[in-house]
Amino acid sequence: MELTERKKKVLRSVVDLYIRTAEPVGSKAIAELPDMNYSSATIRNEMSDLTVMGYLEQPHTSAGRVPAAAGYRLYVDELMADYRLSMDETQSINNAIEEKMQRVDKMLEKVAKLVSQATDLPAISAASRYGGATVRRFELIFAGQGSVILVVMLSDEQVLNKLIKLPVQVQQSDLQVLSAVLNATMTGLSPEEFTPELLQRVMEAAGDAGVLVPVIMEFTAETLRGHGNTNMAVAGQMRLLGLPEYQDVGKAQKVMSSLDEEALSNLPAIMQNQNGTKVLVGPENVASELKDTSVVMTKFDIGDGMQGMIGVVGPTRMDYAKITARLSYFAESLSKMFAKPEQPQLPEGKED
Amino acid sequence: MELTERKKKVLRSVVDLYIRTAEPVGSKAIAELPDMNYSSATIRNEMSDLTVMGYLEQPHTSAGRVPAAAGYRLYVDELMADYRLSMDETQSINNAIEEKMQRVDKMLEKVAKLVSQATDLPAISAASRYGGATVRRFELIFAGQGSVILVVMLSDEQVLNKLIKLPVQVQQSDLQVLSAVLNATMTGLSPEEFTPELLQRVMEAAGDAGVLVPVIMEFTAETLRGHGNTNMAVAGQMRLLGLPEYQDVGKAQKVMSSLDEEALSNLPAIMQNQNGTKVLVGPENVASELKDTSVVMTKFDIGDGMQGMIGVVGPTRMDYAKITARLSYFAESLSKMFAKPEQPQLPEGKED
DNA sequence: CTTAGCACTCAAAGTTGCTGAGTGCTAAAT
DNA sequence: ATTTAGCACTCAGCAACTTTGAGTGCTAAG
Repeated sequence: MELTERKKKVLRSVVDLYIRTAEPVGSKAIAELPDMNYSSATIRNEMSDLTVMGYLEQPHTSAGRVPAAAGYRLYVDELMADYRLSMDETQSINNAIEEKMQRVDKMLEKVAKLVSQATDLPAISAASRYGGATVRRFELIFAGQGSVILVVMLSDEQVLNKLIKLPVQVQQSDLQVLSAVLNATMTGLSPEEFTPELLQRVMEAAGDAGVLVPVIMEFTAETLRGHGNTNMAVAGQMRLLGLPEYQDVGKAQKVMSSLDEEALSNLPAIMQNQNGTKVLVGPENVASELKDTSVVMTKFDIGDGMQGMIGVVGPTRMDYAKITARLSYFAESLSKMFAKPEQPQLPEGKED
Repeated sequence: MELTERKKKVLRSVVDLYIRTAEPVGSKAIAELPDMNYSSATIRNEMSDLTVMGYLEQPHTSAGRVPAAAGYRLYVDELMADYRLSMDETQSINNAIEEKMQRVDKMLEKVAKLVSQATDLPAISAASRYGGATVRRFELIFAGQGSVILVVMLSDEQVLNKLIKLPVQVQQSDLQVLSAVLNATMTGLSPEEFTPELLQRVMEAAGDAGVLVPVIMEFTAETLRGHGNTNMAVAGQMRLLGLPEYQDVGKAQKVMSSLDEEALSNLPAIMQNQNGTKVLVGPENVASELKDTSVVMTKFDIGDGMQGMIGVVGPTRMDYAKITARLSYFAESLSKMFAKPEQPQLPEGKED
């Protein structure tokens, strides 16, 4: 059977209406739409065809049609109308973003919350680093009675530190020697290169302050490894409860409990090699608990060797046009913000 | 009317049973309890009295009794039996806690999750600092092409850093002068003492590196202020959905949406001057959205000038004995863990 | 090819009556 | 003077039944 223009028009109308109402859509409702110049009987025939073709589904013998996954897919790919953000919407997104964001993890939490708020759906945000960082420079500061502060400067402009306490006294001069050795041997390495042999060599070269070496190496390796990882945040899971499809607490609970960082951790990975906005409709989702939900996600630029991603999880019936538009705008605004020269070093070495 | 021993016994039984079943409790059910040596009619009379006295409530003319807020209060204060933790329970709490906890905010998230898991209810955790920290020492590290790393060591053993980029070149020697000036004039001060006059004086004394002073001062003041604040985390809000009282999505949503950091921010404050475990029953809660829930909370010791707090939010019908026991044990174990010499510097200067 | 008309289906929303748990009161038993 | 058995009464919850109305598929006429 061929997918005529009229069939597409009917399908689009059905999806649009279903997105608005969450109720099965009947032929009469479609026939009464403003620019639908056919009678309900004709629509009925078309809907019947669309059902056979797999774009629509019938919950019961007699009670309207509902879009099937394939229907949503087609809708997202070619049928849906562009959604134009209103001034109000762009305004409120911009206002929300305009704050300073201090640390990556806090930033992600904030962004997830904002996206969730802007879409009234659960949202996730993630940041991952492409290419591992290496140490550019070590610095040791003598901090009195057996304490030493280790400062590590990474290749991506981040600075980290650690307070090390020792049972033994170390001389200021020993520290100078050690820091020279560290800078000579342990910079520019990936965490895999921190082998026991290296440890051995550095300790021998370091002399009296050698006791510090194992702690330093462990801290550094761990930090570098941590920096290769993806950081993510989820927010607004509870917004699902506002939707008619989750009035059944059992269902809501099942879906919501699978909306945590672990279950969604594959989403950022999917985005890695994608560009623009990606929509996963229902069963296209990996996790089986999410087979009745859709995900819309997009990338943004953080700079400093990091790639950001924001996404929204909602019922398959979500307003793809609107959500996609808002998400894209969000991503654009975030990229702009991070590109601003005033705060070039977002993931700055600050903490509390 | 007098609250006889028998009335107390009946009241306790009613609360116990209601906690278990979440269904209104009838006189017959009480009369059939193992060591209740009276007939249902007698119990009926007692229950009628307890209702008049405000300890019980009747949802409809004819359908069991339910504890009123005053009833829960009395139950918590004197009636409830001690709950003895099983080996399993202590074991699993200990296992959960035994990991290294790196940063305060991450630690709080983790603890909130663990408590929530251990009680199957939403949980909160918070850490606040008593007495503000001051700066013990400043250190400036030259980091090449117009970059300087500022390292600040606080009186509570924490170490923070910030990468500062400058449009102008600064000499290594200038940094030495500046750090001497900073250490001479800006240590041991509270954030309020960072006045414009001080800024003026330090900048004059600092010479060529004076351009750095405003940035340094702002960062320091902000950090110190941040350190006076309370940090908190909430987890497991969704667990409410498992409870019969929140099968109605509307209710669940209302309560859950008020379970965020903002709405609960007064709880840690309440604990400040309290000792041991504190229970807030229903209407005793401050937020009106929580008037049908109870809160159990307790303190624990973090060390390093910090006070921790964990709490659980649940229906007024929650199993106070069990929850209280688990929470106390949790707090005890956490205190012990933080007191362990192996990891004395928990909130260590590490970040990512 | 389109549409009006009609018989058919079925979920949702009443309607009714029953059941059972629970109460309060009274009068008998202890 | 308590305690308890007995009884009439109340009321939520459930199940069976009916009604309603939205929706369908098919057919025959436009």
